[in-house]
Amino acid sequence: MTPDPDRGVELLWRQEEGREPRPGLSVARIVRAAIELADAEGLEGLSMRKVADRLGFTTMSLYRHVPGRDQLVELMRDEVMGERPPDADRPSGWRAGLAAVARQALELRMRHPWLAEVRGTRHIPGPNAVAQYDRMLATLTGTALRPSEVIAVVGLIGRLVDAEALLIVETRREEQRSGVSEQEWWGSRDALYEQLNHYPTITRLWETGGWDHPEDSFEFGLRRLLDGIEVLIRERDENRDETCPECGNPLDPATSGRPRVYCSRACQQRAYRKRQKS
Amino acid sequence: MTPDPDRGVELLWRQEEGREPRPGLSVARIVRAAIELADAEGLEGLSMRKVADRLGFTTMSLYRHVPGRDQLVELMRDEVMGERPPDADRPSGWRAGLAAVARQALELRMRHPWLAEVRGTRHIPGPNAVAQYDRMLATLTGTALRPSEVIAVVGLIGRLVDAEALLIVETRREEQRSGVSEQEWWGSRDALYEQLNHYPTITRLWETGGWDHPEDSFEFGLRRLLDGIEVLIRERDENRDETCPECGNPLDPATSGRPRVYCSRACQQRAYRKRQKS
DNA sequence: CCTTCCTGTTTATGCTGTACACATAGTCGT
DNA sequence: ACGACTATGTGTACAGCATAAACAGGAAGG
Repeated sequence: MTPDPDRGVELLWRQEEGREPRPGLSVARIVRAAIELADAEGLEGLSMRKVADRLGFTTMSLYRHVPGRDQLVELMRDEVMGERPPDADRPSGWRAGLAAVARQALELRMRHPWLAEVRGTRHIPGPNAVAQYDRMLATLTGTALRPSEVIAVVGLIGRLVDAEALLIVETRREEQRSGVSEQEWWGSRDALYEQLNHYPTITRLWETGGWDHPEDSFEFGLRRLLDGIEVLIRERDENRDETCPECGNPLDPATSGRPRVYCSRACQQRAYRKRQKS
Repeated sequence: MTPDPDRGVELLWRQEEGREPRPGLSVARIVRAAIELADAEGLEGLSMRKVADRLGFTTMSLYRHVPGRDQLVELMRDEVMGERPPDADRPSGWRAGLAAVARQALELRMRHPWLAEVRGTRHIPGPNAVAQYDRMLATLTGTALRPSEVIAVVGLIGRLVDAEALLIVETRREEQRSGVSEQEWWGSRDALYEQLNHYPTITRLWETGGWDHPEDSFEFGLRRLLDGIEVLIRERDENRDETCPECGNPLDPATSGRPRVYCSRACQQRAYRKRQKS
């Protein structure tokens, strides 16, 4: 029933070992075909049957290489995360850096719309996902944020990107599926607008043109979020002295008055060992 | 193929007309049974068969009252949005107000986990959804935000709530489905951690205890977002004079120097009419 | 009384993921 | 060289899903 997670780790972190590709099926070939299919038809349109057909094999043959559909999606996920951007532009400063990785992540989801649709918890990260995660976390080193806050910020940005990407992707697909633009569609809902008239705030915002030139949802959200993060970073910067210089955790205020330098004996020892080395 | 949207409007905004409930099926009964089912088994576990079984009718009987599964979900959505909180606590100030509605929305998604899982675009809002939306928008009246910004902020908060709720809900369900807690599960991924050692930032954050006491994801995100919104509101407050007093849109800077009061003739007339009335 | 509509049923179609038994070919140990 | 074992692909089968289409009975209205 529940698939073996360790099998997942094995598959995701498998070494290709550069052996010449043998004929027949292989994990890599299956994943590639599945990505093509999902790019074209969305995650919902991805079925084991269609993948197999595309490769010229029977459905069940796939199960010799991949445990099941869910695991296949995990493999696809990590595969596309390996598509690196030119990498030339590594902006300096946490804010520019974070904004850059967020925009890159959004672009990736525009190239592979199904990526935003993947759901579920306990995703085992593959090498490419981890590298990406490490890069995101690295944008915040040098700030006075505590470790747990760095992690929370990166998670938050990730969730924003996913939410906005999903919005865009679903709208886009629905538009091309039905042939009706979003504007046209909502514009035809006369029966609905008749009801909306009775709601004061909506009516006022409507009359003052709030829906005439909407904000760019992603850029607006990103800016607000970065502003909010900046507030926290500034706050931490001001009391930088009150955090442990080794690990960034806050110092216990109970020790104030005494010469307090590190948050714990472990950190003190770590710092001592570092000093020894250099 | 594409369901008629106007039929959706009709269903969502139907008047019950207080007639005594006749025996047999009805939209309300179907929706109630479906909500119970989805509360217990999640959105994926919601099927027309199971709903019909629960009511003691055949599967196809449902289609006499509800166009299809998707529309049923829309009806369920609006139904639960009508569950109003005690309503006693209407905090003053945009920040407390926005935080309150965000937390209420999260709580609703804790009561009805499937609500966070609903996907898709072009959701026709029913009366309860619209009332909720109007309430959210209203928390920001009085600020100097432009109309389009008010809408963007409310959308952003909504997306944050959905993302965080989905995170919680999926984790919770997976934990009770598998009987393994999140901590236990990740703790057993030794094969994975061996790989993670090679990534510098992850390793450093790990060693400094970043994952030992994680932040509360929702509260952390909400605070950052509200801080970011506050930055924008302050900015708009400072140049309040440069926006149209009637609709809040920015004034055309080309008209500066001349006596510029409103952004357009329409707004000027609107304000004039208002002065006449009072 | 006959017709028409409303409501629920029956039957059937075409998808989906995947469990299981089988076939064939290649490899390894003796 | 030969039997056993393993890797790989196939065929069949099942349970579940949404829903289309034809049909049946009863209630209501002309």
